[in-house]
Amino acid sequence: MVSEKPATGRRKIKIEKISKKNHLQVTFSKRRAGLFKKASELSTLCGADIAMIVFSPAQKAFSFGHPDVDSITRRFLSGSPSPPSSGLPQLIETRRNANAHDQNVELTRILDHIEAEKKYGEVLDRMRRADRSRCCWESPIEELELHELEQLRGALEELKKAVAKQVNNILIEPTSSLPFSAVNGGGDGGDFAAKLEIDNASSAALHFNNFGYAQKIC
Amino acid sequence: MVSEKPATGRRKIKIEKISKKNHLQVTFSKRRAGLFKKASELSTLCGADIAMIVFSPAQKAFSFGHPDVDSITRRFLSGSPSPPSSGLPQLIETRRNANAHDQNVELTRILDHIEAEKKYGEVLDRMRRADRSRCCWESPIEELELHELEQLRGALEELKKAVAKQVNNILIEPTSSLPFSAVNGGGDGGDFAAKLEIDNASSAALHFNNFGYAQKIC
DNA sequence: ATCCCTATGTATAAGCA
DNA sequence: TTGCTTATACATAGGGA
Repeated sequence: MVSEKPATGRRKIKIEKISKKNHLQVTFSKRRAGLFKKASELSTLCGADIAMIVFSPAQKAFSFGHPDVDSITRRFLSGSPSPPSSGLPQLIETRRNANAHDQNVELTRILDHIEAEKKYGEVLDRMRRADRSRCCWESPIEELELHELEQLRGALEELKKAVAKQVNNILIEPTSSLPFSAVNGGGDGGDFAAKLEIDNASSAALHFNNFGYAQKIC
Repeated sequence: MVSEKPATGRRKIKIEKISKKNHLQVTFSKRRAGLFKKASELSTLCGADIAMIVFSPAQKAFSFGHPDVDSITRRFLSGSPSPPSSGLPQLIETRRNANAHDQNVELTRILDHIEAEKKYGEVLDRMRRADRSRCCWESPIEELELHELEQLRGALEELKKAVAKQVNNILIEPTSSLPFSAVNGGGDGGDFAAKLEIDNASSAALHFNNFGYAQKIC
């Protein structure tokens, strides 16, 4: 028997150009993400600096750099002789996080966040509609129309999911008692990640608009 | 008994700088190899061009390019004028290919993340549209410290729950009241709110929509 | 393009050679 | 540093929404 594949799971593929354009794009996206993640992990784990430039099949360029492409490139250049274009504008400054470790952590977070960003774009869009004129969520919820509330809820769902994902990646480790603790405030992060279900409307006090910190930002 | 570990076999590790130098070195080697492999697969599968430069913790340089680092970097450079490298490591996306050959070849060229600009433009565009109204979520999540993230997560959790609940309430009671104003009086909420004060460093509002280049939009 | 899900294919953390 | 082995943690191909 040829034994059909009832499996919906992963299947082995041959490493050769994917013919189905459709498929190819999906694969590109997924793998690109995975690759990116791995790169950031490598830099975090080993403290290695990495610069990467990728051109998608559609010639769209993507780049990644830790700490940034420029510095890596420069260093690379200074190590070898033959810089035809050695004078690049470089406006890289030390970011607020002078701490390398923090940067690494941040990097990872950002990595995972890239997807969230997109999602967020949609969210923002929706939010704006439901928001009308006030700044953020300042306006009392009472003033929102029902459908607006629904949208808001949807937006929050997305938002939360996104954040959860990120946070989850950063502080999931239980018993965090490592050198990392310097930054990590505690270990309840993992717990949280698992419980990010929205429906648990228990007592949640919510005061969203005035978390106290939001206002000044506006 | 402390339930001994079946020991042999992969163990989960935390993504943070490896302390044991020994370990770090091994890990670096292995992961680097894996990274290149995946890169090559990606390039083969999707026909993408990739350039990559990696500095080992010992500052040893490794590079990989498909078809070669030079051409990629050049293309990258000519593609954009000046990088918006603000303070974040611009990790747009990454992908690595190796498929071919040189991996440990020291090359000379400038890698510029100008491409980030494109992405940046996109982001800006999107943000611009969704911006205007909501600004409190402005601070890039990338800038949040871990503990801030925890708070953020808490805030979101509450927020979401609250909204969900609210919507629920309204659905049941057409009489829109202002439950929220009072709800937040709870100890939980209060406490939470109080803790939400974040350092200026990262105006803790949540919001992640920019890869890091968007902070000044608001 | 992104999310979810499932069943696998793979990459790999430790150890030891 | 590179290989081999084991047992596992992760990544991801397909397919659907």
